[in-house]
Amino acid sequence: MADDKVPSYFAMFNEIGIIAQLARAAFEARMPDGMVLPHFSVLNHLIRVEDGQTPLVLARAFQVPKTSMTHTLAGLEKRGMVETRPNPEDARSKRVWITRKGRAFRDDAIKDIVEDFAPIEAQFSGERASAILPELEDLRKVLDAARD
Amino acid sequence: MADDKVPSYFAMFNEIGIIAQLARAAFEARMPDGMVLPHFSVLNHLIRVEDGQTPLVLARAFQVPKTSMTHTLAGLEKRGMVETRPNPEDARSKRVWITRKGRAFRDDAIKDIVEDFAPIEAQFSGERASAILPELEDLRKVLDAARD
DNA sequence: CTATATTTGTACGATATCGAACTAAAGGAG
DNA sequence: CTCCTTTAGTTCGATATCGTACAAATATAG
Repeated sequence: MADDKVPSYFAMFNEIGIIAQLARAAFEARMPDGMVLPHFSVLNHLIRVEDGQTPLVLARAFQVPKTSMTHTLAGLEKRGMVETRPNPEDARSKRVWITRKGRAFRDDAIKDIVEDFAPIEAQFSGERASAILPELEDLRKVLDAARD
Repeated sequence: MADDKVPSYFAMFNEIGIIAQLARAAFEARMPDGMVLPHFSVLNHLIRVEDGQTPLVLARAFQVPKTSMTHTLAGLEKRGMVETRPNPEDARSKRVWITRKGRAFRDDAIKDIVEDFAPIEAQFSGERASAILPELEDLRKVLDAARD
C-alpha cells in the first residue's frame, strides 16, 4: 500500500477511537451505581433482538470474549436486571432473560439519552449522523470479516 | 428532540463503538509483550507533536484522567520506552521524553500497521476514509466541547 | 510574609477486560 | 457403548481504567 494512504486510515481510526471514548464516558457519567456501557448494551440487545439467548450468542453479538460476557452478565444478575435459567436443550448452557427491573432501567436510560442528545443535535444534526452511518456500517463489516 | 432522530445517533455511536473495539483488538493482537494501544498512542504523540511534555498535558491531549496517564507512563517507563526528568520550571511536575528504544518500537509498529492495512484497503478505500474524516472530526469536536 | 486555595502527580481500591486453563456436557468415530 | 474432540461456561491471574484521597509545590489573597 502506498504510504500516503496510511494517514487517512490512521486519522480515521484515531477519531473513531476518541469519539467512542468520549461518548462512552458521557453515557456512563449518567448511569447510576456501577452500571457501565456493556450492561446497558446487553439489556438493550435483549429487548431489541430477543430474550432467552445464551451467553455465548451474546458474546458473539458484541464481539467480546465469552469470559467478558460472563462478567457482564454476572453484574446484571447481581443487580437483578437479568435472570438465567438452564437451557433444556443443552445442559452445558444457560439462557438469559431480562427482568422487569432491567427493562425499566433500560427504558429510563433511553429517555435520559434522548434528552442529552439535544445539545448535540444543534451542532451535529441527525441527518449528518444518518449520512455517515452506511459508511460506518460498511467499515464495521469489513473489519469484522478481517478478523482471524 | 423528536424521538425518530434518536435511532440514527444510537446506531452511529454503536457502529463507532464496535469499530473502535475491533480496530483496537486487531492492533493490540500485533503488539508484543503487554503493550497496549495507549502505550503506542503516547509514543506516537511524543514524536508527532512534541517531546518533554508533562503527564497532565498528555492526559488532556488524550482525554483521559491523569491517573490513567500515570499508569500508562509507568508501563512505558518500565519497558524503557520513555524516561522522565524533573521539570525545572515546576517542581511538582515531570517531563516525559521518548527513548531510542521507544522511537524504534513506534517506527516498527507503524511499518507493521501499514502492511496490515492492505487487506482492508481492498474493501474500504483510503478515499472513503478521507471522505468521512471531516465529519468524524466535527463530531469529535462537538462531543469534546459538550463535556462538562 | 502568612494563610488559604489551586495544581501536579501518586497511592489505593473497585471494577473491567481478557487470555489460559479448567469442568461438564455434547457430538462423532469406531 | 467407549474414546476422542468439540463446545459452553467459569475460574483465575494479569493488567487497564478511573474515582477518591492524599502530599508536595505553587499561586493568590490579605
